[in-house]
Amino acid sequence: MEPSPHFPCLSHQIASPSAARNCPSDPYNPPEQQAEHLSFASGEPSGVDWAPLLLPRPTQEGEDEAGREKERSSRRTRKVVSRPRFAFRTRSANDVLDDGYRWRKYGQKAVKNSMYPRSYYRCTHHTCNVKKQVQRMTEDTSIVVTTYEGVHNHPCEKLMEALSPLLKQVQLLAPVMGML
DNA sequence: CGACTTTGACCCGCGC
DNA sequence: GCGCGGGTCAAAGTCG
Repeated sequence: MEPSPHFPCLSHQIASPSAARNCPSDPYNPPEQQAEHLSFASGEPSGVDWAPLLLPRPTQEGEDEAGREKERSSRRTRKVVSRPRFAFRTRSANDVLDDGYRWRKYGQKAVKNSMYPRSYYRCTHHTCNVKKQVQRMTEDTSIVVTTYEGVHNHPCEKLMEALSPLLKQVQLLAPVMGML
């Protein structure tokens, strides 16, 4: 099945109605608003510990600092900055859903009370430090929980890739349209 | 050879 | 203070 680069939720069966509202790539539902719809996570027997996933947590600044020792000291004095976080569930055989962005995996941890590990990904765009966590639910192994942290400050690469031929055509047609 | 994944070690916050 | 759990780092390995 060819995943849709624009609407990643369409390439996966949405596991819960609220999950659709929380799709971060849905252009009609910006993340700022989606963050208000996190209540779907609470009170459900999911096998996933939602609280740490959804609650805002301190985020370090100055991640481009060179040197591990410098990094350690910066972590000790990290500022408390709350970033938008939003989670949604998809029913998919793949752990990582294709949301159109490129991600680099930087860690994986076994999670308590869960037989599946949690994976940590970072957006590969150099100016974008959006992160996401991916974890498969214990009670329903066909459901994958994806938690995004932050908002992309660059266009979706796959979307731009798909649109570029179209944009070229528009540019070619622009002078013609001006004549009409 | 660059981009990416794997994985053990490390760090930090929090509860006891 | 100590141990635990979660998050991140970074070296080594893999892949195209």
